[in-house]
Amino acid sequence: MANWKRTVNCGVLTASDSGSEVVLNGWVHRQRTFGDLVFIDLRDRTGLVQVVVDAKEAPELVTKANACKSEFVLSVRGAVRRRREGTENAQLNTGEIEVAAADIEILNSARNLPFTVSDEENMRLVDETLRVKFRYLDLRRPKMYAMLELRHNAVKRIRDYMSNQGFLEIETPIFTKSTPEGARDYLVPYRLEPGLFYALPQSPQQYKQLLMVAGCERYFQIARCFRDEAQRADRVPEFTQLDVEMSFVEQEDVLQVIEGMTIDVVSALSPKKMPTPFPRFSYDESMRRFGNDKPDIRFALELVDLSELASQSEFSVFRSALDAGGQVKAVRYPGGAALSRKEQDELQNFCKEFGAKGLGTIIVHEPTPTGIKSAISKFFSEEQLQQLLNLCEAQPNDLICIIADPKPKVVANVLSRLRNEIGTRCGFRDPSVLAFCIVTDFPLVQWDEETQRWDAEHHPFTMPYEDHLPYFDTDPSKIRAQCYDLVCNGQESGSGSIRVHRPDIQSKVFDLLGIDRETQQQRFGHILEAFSYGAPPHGGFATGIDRLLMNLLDEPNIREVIAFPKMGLGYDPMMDSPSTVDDAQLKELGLSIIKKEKSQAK
RNA sequence: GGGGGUGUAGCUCAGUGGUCAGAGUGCCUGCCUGUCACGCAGGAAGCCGCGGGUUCAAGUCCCGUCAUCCCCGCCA
Repeated sequence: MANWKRTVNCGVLTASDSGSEVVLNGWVHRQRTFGDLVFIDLRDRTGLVQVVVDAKEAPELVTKANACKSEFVLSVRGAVRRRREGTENAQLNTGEIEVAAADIEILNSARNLPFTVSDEENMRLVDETLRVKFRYLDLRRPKMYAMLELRHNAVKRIRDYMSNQGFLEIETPIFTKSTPEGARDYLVPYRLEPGLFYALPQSPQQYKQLLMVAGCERYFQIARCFRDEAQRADRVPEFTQLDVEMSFVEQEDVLQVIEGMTIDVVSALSPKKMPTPFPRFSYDESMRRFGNDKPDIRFALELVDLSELASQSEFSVFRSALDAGGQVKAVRYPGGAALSRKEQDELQNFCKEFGAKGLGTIIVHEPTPTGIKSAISKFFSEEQLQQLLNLCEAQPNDLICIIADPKPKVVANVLSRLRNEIGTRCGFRDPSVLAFCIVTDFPLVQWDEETQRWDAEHHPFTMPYEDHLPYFDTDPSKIRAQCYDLVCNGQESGSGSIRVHRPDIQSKVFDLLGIDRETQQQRFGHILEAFSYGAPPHGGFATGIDRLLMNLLDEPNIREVIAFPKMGLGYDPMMDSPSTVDDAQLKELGLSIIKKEKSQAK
């Protein structure tokens, strides 16, 4: 074939192309042969088109067409024509037409693949490690092309939006300095001075603040971040975020950018419903109403505080929890009255998994003291029971789930998990809705029981509210920070803060965190010095691109939205990394390997 | 670090301690001119994850181990 280069893509041909001569390049998606009549579904990134070889039209091509097996790479020259009446395929974009081959060149053959790319139903079940090992084949699936395209469009839309808002995209280093706070660092040994290490950035946090000192005023970056922590379905060690920082702004200015960008990108790329403006909750309000700082607000079922009522009851479990400074709170489970004894036990175990000592339940047939069934009702007067049912807004067939614990944190954690579980079971977590909200006013610090010290809730450069400065000396747990999260459907999707730019406040924060002068200099000397040369008031945020894509695609597994993901434990079965290196390389780096005891035993 | 699930043909999965090495699909061969999950016929294909143990007998039961997924912890 003289000229095999494509003139047009497979997936874009329509009836209006009928009569035109085309050259197509692509892969054999499927072949159907009748011996003297061969159909080849030719696939490229844009889609499929049916190629026909008919012995009555092109007898010289029949043998070659029959030899074109799955995933062979072809160039096909031919004429676009309408399909015969009655043979159109409405399920195919190109189903009205076909390409009558005039010439076929097999550009490359292909061995049998480890899985069948063209069988989408089966591909959904194929072992994920195998798919990732052969990711370059997995990515041939139309579903994966669609993911890559959406991801491209999302990132492009973000870049355009940020650029239009006057932000500059600026790259920051991948080799940076280890900071012991936060997640575990990935380390890179420094060849010229054994013992020294770079770290891969957990985020470009310090660089973007330095860019503010530099006067860049509005920075953004589609930034790769690295955290050496255990994986989850929505967490990988290497991920991408939109990183943003702005000067001469207050919290509200940053939130406007977050919300504006999110609305712009999501509404352009997704048909999902997205209530706007995004509701706002303070951290305290979110904890009180939903039990966590990332509420799924697609459904109500808010937590009900029964502490006061419970304090008047005779139930010792409730009383002792309250006497120890705890809480008694409840959540409704619509339809939960129908649960079997076994299912109730399972619900109880669900709660215990998150630290609850037990689960109190009230089966509501009718929301009256006589219309309920519960092991704890005997500890309450009729009046109190009615009051409880009223507080919970109990409906017939509800199961009222009550958690009591000396630690309000446990009550909140268990009930928020339970609330989400109930939302799932009741079908309240509508996948066609993206319910964003913004949570503000986080605590500046949290008491760490293990280390017996105050830990930064966000990071050490987070600006407390100025009128909370007195709490530094009285009750640091009361200090609220100018710190905010973007939440979507019950999942954290981004966070940020206004930063400290005043040395006096920065010192107070460091003192509170127990970071002494020497440590300050050692870890943060460079940024503190920078701040001394005229740092503007500034703040910013970062949002996860991968999680945004998960939400747009209804994909619970983060690896599905990443071209080349790593499996659990950071293993990449495709490249077979991490891997050993030559002794010479180790020697050059001044490293020697201490084998784990496990492998020594072998 | 802890808990749970899974591991049998290339892929997806069945499989009561005893004709048990199975199905669908893919692959190979042959036939087939309007298919599009084409059809029909035939065929090849397995360390039943790995190592121990119990038993007359183990894919099946027990112990260990490895891999993988999900969850708890962890992730400023």
